[in-house]
Amino acid sequence: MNPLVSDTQAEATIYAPWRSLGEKSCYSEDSLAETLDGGQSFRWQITDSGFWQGAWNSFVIQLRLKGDCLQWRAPRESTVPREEVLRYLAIDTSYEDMISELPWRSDSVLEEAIQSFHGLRILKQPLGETLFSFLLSSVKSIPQIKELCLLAAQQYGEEIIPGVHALPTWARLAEVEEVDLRKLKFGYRAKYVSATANRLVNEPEFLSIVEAAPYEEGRSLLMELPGVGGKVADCALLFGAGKLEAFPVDTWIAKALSARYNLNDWSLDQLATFGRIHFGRFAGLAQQFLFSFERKKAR
DNA sequence: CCGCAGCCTCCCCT
DNA sequence: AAGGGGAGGCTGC
Repeated sequence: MNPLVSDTQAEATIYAPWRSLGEKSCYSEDSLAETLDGGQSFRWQITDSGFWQGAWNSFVIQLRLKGDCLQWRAPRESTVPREEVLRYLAIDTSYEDMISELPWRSDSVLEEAIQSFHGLRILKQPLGETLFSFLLSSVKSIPQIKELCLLAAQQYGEEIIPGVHALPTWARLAEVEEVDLRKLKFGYRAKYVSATANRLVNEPEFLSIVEAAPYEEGRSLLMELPGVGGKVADCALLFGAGKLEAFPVDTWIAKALSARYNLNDWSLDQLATFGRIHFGRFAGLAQQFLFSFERKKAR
């Protein structure tokens, strides 16, 4: 039924044995789920056997939590370097040091959010893929964005292993007519994707320039792209370029800041600036805690 | 500089 | 049962 999910028997033969990614991942089932499937990435889901399965670039892996130990495995036929996995999951960075630098000691709202999602991390996804998925995100819920990504992958993405497709490259997307993207339920976002694809193909260095640039400069560059405003740019920079100071302000964060920090009638831009100043160098991580916490309370 | 409707489509609500 | 309102925004007026 679901193309990303294989049955239990097939899994055993297709996949290499489980390997550890480290005893001290700090993850709980909750914070792992929130990291993989809480709005940073739209490419993870639970298999029949209860593992997480996800894909980026041409990599497919599965993850599971065995006690405190995060484990991973990849299809036998594919080559997935361990370093790639560590980098994507941001396990190589000093997590506790970042937490320590957040102002939770003087901010009880943040403190409570961190406690309830300890282990939550910011992923380091490929920038191009991150930009693509957030171009589709406007006025869409997470399940809807996941479906759009899946449709695009199945239609225009390379098949990595049987049944699992990579997201389409920007080069491929540039070849696709806007009307065909609309057929994939993209709606008015089809125009953004087509126009952005054309620009990126004409300027092949664009995304690597963005990634190498300081935060503010990268943000301005991304916002030159059609369909990319402040929020989408910040999401791409935070989840796809390792710019941890980016502070995306969506409706959830706006609601949280307004209610909990008493910032009524502030514009989205003002809230983003407040977030970067108040939460500091790792504002984006604080944002993710607040975002997850706010959504949890709504459930 | 600010505020606002319109944009595709799906889903939930009455 | 048909129709309105809103959903992790951006653009142009």
